[in-house]
Amino acid sequence: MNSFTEENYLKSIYHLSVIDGETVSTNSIAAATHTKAASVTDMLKKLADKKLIHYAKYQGVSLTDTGKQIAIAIVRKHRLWEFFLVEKLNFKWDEVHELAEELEHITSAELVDRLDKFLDYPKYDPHGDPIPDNNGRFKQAELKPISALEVNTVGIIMGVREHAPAFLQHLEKIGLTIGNQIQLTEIADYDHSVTLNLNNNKTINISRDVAKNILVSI
Amino acid sequence: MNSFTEENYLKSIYHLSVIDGETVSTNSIAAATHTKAASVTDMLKKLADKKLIHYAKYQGVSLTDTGKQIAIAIVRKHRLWEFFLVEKLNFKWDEVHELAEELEHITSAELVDRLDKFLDYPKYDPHGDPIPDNNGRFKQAELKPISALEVNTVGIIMGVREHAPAFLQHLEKIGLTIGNQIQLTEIADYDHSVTLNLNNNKTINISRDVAKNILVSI
DNA sequence: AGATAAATTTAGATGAGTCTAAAAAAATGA
DNA sequence: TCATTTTTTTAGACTCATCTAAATTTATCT
Ligand SMILES: [Mn+2]
Ligand SMILES: [Mn+2]
Ligand SMILES: [Mn+2]
Ligand SMILES: [Mn+2]
Repeated sequence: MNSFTEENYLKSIYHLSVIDGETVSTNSIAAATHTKAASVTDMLKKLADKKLIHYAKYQGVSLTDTGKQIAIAIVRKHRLWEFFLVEKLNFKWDEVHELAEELEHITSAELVDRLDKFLDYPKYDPHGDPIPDNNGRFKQAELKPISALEVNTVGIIMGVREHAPAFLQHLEKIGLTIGNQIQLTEIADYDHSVTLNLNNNKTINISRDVAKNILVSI
Repeated sequence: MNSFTEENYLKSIYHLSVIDGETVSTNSIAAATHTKAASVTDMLKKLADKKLIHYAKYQGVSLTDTGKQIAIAIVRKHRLWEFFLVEKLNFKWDEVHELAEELEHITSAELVDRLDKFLDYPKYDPHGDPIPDNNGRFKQAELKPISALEVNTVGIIMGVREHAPAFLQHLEKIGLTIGNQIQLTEIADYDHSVTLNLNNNKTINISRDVAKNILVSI
């Protein structure tokens, strides 16, 4: 079995490898796990001994098949628990991430599969992220950040790139939650801020920074 | 905050104090936590520093009000999660204890209270143990082990004293589960084994050891 | 009471995970 | 290219929870 700590490293390496490509750096792992590079190096040796990562000094790391499988199982648990918390316990989407950080380490695979069934096999978590099935399979819908859209494009909000509670609360407040349709009507030359028409005929303006972190299907 | 380990010590001290009386011994804690007496002594010093237990060398320990409150909160979580696992995820009563040992350490009080509400404020867990409310209050029903009944007494099974899966599976198999009515018809002089009439008119014989661990209301 | 046994604590060691400071390797760029 | 900066690893130390072995205290029994 792997400790919480080992699981968190594997999960971080997995998430980083999705963003940064196959191999990830010691420093990026340190940032993601809120530790120091020296601590990461120690852990990388251990994970390499366990054959959960490919690691050669100074060359960065990547997950082995086993490592990746474990990481995805943790992501599955994280997202299923988030779904449970929102759908069954009525938490808001900005309240569940920290709780899921704990719940994702509950070990029983049987529990996860039964939870999955109880929830009726949800495909996406409250933030629009795909929930892997019990074989670790999932498909990431093809989404674009609002910042990449051209003027007049219509899209439906399907996910977010940033999960910080403050960001999610902000989106809630301005009405940009998952499932909502938006039309991009203007991109300001000056600061690249973006004007959107909402379904309810309201018009809002959001900064490029916010626009980068909202994902839509078109 | 307290570590998992500290929480488990507090919980063990609480359970032991219910059985053995107010103050409990180093050795009994060692047995309950599957550690050695020397390790227990180390932890007792730490818990005493945190004012969670009353501790004087060689004199045994008891929980402070704070310590007891924390212990009961953990028991509340344990039993609510067990109820959830059985009622919502369809686990059997012999499968949930180990899972609850992990889930009881999830920290959020908000989560527990919402879970309680979601489950419609259950009063007893799948083994008949009372579930403390969010103020730590609960009442233990007045129950007797079958081994303490006189011949011809009728009782309803309300709980068990032993939680080992093998024991619970055995009870399931012979039809002695919670809610069932029994009538004690005979106590054997030789080995104190006990004959019971069940609701379905079947007659079964159980050993004194089994009888001691089944609790009934009369 | 005094001897022996049992329970408990202390002493010293270990492994996991972390840190800071220093050394080594790799990347950058004039 | 080679000096400087950045990244990564090593060295050594610390905390937490655990252990074994030895010392100490308390309990028991004749
Ligand atoms: Mn999350
Ligand atoms: Mn999520
Ligand atoms: Mn239990
Ligand atoms: Mn129980």
